[in-house]
Amino acid sequence: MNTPGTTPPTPNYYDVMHERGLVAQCTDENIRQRLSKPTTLYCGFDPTADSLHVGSLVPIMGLAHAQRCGHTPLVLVGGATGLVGDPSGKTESRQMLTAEVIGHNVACQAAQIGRIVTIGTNATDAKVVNNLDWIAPLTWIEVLRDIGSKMSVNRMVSMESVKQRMSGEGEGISYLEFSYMLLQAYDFAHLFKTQGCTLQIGGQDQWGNIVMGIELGRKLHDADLAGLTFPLITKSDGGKFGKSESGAVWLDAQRTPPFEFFQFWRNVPDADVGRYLGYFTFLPMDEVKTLAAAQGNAINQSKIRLAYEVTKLIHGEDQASKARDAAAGAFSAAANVTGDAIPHADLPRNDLDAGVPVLGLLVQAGLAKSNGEARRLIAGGGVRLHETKVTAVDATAGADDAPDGYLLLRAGKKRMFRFDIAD
RNA sequence: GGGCGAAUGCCAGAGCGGCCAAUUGGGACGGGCUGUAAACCCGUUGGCUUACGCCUACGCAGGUUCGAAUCCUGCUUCGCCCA
Repeated sequence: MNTPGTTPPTPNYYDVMHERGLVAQCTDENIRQRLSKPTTLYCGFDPTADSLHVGSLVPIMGLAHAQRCGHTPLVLVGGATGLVGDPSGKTESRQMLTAEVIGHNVACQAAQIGRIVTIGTNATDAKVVNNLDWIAPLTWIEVLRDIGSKMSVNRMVSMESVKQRMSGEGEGISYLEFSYMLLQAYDFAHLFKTQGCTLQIGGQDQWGNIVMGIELGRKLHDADLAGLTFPLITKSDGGKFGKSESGAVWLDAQRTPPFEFFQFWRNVPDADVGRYLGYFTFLPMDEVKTLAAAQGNAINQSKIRLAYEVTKLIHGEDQASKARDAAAGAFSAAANVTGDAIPHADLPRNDLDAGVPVLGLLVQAGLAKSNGEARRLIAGGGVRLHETKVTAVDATAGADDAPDGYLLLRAGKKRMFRFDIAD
């Protein structure tokens, strides 16, 4: 409740992040004080694909919260670093991409981030910067003299990400990858000089790189820089966060349709609902706590809320509602699976009248990758036509199976595909 | 530049002339139990085929052999050690 005529005090960015469990580590003990005045901060994104996935949602939320607290976010797309590859936390080097592909990816990612973070020209609007712009023009000599002379190899070699690659029977590390942290450190120093940026946020795996940047900034520009990292997002069952039945969960509707996106969140383990609500939604924390406290069956309502909120954030309210309604219909006793959000395609009536092998339909629907896999699915009792289990591997679907003008094919409990009968 | 070693299915990692589409573990998928959870139990895990079977696969290219993932030669890539 705000008193009329007064603006509510803007919360401290650090408090917001901390409250939501989004802080893993911070380089500055007095971070709250530092954040008491408008600050320019940045976070880097790897342009390795033309879409971000749910894992990138954490840094995006990190920027969004900053913006809401009156700070100015910079979205750094790694046009240059993407050409190199990050050794951090990986046991082998990443595939190198061409400059054209990266340019395309950068544009796509910026658009996705723009849905959550306001990008523009006002004071707290985010700006997109591409490190290719300042790294590409550098000459070899400049790099060695201005940056190389300030970096200690001993220090670099002692970093955990590098140590891993240099010891044992591992993959080894190429000089190219080794140089990655140099480029990244330079980004921070450069953004300080050109944009007055004094804070870098990033995943926990970027801690070392961030610290490097802070040090380089001090040596190069006598800058007082700081870093803040997010925790690694985990799943309570030990699985990898961000995977669904059909692979990575992307923010792009082409790669991961809103319905599937919604289902991903709908299906998180009970134990993770509270954390995820804090991480991935803007719901006030007292509401998050209430939702997270639900016990037993009631927790499902919280999951639906989580799924709805995140889907709304990424795909908009309209899509979120559709996905929610479709899911409710598809999994309730009075099944209603006619919505657009349910994956579907047309099936010619003539084909159906002639009898269509279920095997082929499974493959066509993408529920199985090959006839063999489809066959195994049926043999394992995992396939249903509407609610009827398909028992024979060579079963066919006929007109009788589509009394209401559509054929619903289910694989397992959660995957389904609807064939609309077309004349 | 020299010496040594390694390359196997989604990953890790066995196999070292026929019994290998390839042990095992993880992951993934499916079933059961449930709440569209977790934990647990069970099953499946190269493609085509109703099936006999056929095809493709153990870094790449050749060779030896009745027969090779397994032996030989060259190539490529990577690792370790020495300079």
